[in-house]
Amino acid sequence: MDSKIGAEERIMQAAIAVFCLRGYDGARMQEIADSADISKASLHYYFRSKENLFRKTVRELFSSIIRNIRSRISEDDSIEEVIGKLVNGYVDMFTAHRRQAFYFLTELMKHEEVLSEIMAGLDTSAFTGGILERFRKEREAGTIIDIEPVDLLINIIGMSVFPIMAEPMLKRALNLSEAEFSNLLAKRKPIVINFVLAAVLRDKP
Amino acid sequence: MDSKIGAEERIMQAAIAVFCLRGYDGARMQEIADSADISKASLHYYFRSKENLFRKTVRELFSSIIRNIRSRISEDDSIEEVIGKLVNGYVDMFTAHRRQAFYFLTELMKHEEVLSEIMAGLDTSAFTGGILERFRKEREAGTIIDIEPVDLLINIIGMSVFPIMAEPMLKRALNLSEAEFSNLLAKRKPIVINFVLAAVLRDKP
DNA sequence: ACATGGTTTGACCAGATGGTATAACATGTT
DNA sequence: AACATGTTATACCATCTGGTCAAACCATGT
Repeated sequence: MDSKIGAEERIMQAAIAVFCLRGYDGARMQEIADSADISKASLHYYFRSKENLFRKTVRELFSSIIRNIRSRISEDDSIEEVIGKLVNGYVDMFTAHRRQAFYFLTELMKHEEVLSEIMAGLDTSAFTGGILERFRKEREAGTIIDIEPVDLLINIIGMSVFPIMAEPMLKRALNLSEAEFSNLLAKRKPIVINFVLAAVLRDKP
Repeated sequence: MDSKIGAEERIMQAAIAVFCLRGYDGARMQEIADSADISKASLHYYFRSKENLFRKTVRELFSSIIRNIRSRISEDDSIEEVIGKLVNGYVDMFTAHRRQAFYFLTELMKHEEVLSEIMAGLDTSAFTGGILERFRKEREAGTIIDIEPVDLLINIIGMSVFPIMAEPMLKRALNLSEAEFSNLLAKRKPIVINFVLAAVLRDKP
């Protein structure tokens, strides 16, 4: 651990790593302390309890992911570009933060109150609202098929994210080696984009 | 717990429930014992250790899910029917076994050796092989677009399964109530089917 | 009645774990 | 120097938890 940065931040980084790796129950305060090059007592000095540290950790992780997802989609983009950027954004983000994202879906299912608490303090519409609105307009204009915006968004995210999250299962179910599977993932972006476009566009080339 | 059935089976049911609810580390042998109306000592009498019980549990759960997924798709079905049955099958299965399926994706990520061990003793091709082969044929025949069978399968599963698994996150991100969200899920089957058909079919009506 | 073998359990243990008390250490202020 | 304040670490504690043990229980056969 980089001892130049402050202890508090070092602990946060260590805690995120350990929580993501072991889960809440599996995480040991001692391991977090060691990993932050600090004594367990100091750990409790900064963050009173494990639960408190957990909440702070989750909040930090979440907002960093949200910051990341806030897509660079502009009003001027064509619908093809919008869909392309969405797929690229979700795939990149979930690839980069795989363990952390996974951690969310799992640990926060057990501690739903924590999730609620955090989501409550966030402007959720900021990161879906714009896109849903755009889909609604395209649908009204007739450039895309008659599909509920929410369903379209879920389809896109599902196809983008699912294989990344389900990797350990899929790899074995499909009998693919590590290399074969990452090759498969690497090739998927354009495939998903074309799949979506083929499904939703009214006027095909 | 039903005390008519044998202790061993009662324990298995209790263990599955508790493991799914709390995760491996969060699960307490005492809770499993209580939930099976048996003493903790008896629990250890039947299953020597927590780890052993965990492995047996996972194996049982897995094979039951596999049994469920082994689809009723026949050679005679049209490609439309095949896709329809796939979506229906996956959605139904993951809806019914939501917690358990979730448990897999999470807990088995931490204990990959257990997953490997189990998958090794299973004929995985049985539940994907037939479908992949079918997709390959349709692709060659030109009835569907030029897409890798594996990618098509992943797309279908992703769209079907993702919203069910990501419910706690999605519900809040989209600002939907419990009722609104289950309504959304209930309506998705035909939407996904039509989406896939629109994307893959060469000759559209 | 007795023996036998599987089953069940209360009591217990060793180790781990979250958390704390206490004192030492550092740094700056008066 | 003396004091105040913030930080760090050693030693410790109460509790929990997986696991064990010896004794009791129960069914069946002889």
